[in-house]
Amino acid sequence: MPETRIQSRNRAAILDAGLEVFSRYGFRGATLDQIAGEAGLSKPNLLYYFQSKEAIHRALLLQLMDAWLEPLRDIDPAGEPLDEMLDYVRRKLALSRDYPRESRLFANEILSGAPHIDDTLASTLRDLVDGAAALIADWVAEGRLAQVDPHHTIMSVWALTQHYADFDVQVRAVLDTDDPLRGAEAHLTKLFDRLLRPGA
Amino acid sequence: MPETRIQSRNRAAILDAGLEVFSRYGFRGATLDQIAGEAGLSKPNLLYYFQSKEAIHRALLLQLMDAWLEPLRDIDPAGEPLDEMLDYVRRKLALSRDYPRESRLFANEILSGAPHIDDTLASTLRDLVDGAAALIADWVAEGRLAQVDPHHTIMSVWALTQHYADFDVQVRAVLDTDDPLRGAEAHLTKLFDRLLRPGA
DNA sequence: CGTGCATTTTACCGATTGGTCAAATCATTG
DNA sequence: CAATGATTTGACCAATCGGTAAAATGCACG
Repeated sequence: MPETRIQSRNRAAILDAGLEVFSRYGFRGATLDQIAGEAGLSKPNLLYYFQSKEAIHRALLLQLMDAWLEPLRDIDPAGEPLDEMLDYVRRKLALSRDYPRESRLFANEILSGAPHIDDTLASTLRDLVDGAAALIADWVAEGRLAQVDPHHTIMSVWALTQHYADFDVQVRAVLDTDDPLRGAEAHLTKLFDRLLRPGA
Repeated sequence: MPETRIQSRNRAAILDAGLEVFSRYGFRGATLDQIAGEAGLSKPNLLYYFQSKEAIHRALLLQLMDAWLEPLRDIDPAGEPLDEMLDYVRRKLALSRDYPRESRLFANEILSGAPHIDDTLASTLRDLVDGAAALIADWVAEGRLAQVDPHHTIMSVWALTQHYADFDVQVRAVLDTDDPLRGAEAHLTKLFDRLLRPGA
């Protein structure tokens, strides 16, 4: 039995509402009533589509992790190292701009100790990062990137790009512009260019 | 009436327990029972020392903001620009190392939209940042620092240093070392040196 | 139109939430 | 030791939590 139009519409509404609420208050701080209200459904109706509060949260985390790691996968080993790295930074920043709620959802999960994605974190993510780190290490060894610690460099990209989504309130309070992400791209490009550009 | 020994001991225990719980689950996700249990007190006894859940949270945020902005205040306008900036980075990183719970508490507050510190964020913090940014702008104009956006540079320091505290779980999952902060200091020093060191 | 299934609602459950109150206990000082 | 104020406890409250059951409603299709 395929999914009916009404099913897919309501499921989507619930996931969107869940994303809104979970990303602001974390798993424990979010309530089903809040999510139901946001989705325009009654609470029992929510639970007709998802078995539990955790099921909604799990579905959100699952669809998140994939999209979140994609920019890392898209680094081309055959490309020009510096360009590849700067493109990676820009792709990651674009994610923060276009999916700030997903970014906050992830941040909340990590802040609370990542109780729902421990295994994924230790396996999938770890493998992907190690792969990218090895690639960077090669580029460094070949003198096509400046000397850096690959793992810390990758984490710097995450930290800097996610910051603009997760700390949006603070960023706006400090920056006094309605589009903080514009200046961010120029700044981060410059930062990573100077960090990674191989010496003459 | 001065504070008795038993009062200061219990208040301290409550604040410590509150810090532990609030920093993990945010304001809404934390419960008084959890905090009471962590503090080794009964819930009514908690409320004998603090009027409400919010009062505990407010006390924590208050004592946090001051310590948190101190490194920024300690930048010496008369010092050598690059050294001052790198020292600032190291001081901020030290805060993340020594007070990870405070860092997470702050992160949780910002993630949920900073409902409890909006005014402070818009005034105190803003003024301090603007002051430091002006100083950096001067140094850049004098050619004693490389060309950077001062505001974004300050936020980069925050993003990178806080990341090691707030995303500790992820950092450890990716790095596979029991002391991630050691490598972090070397990496961040290098990163900001290359970003800020004035060209020849 | 009516039958059968998908959907939604109403009413409710026990557990937990933040918080109160009065009684009991403790500690200090005269 | 007595007494007085500081501290702690147990019993309790209304509201809200995640979740359930069953009845009511909507909808598609013969």
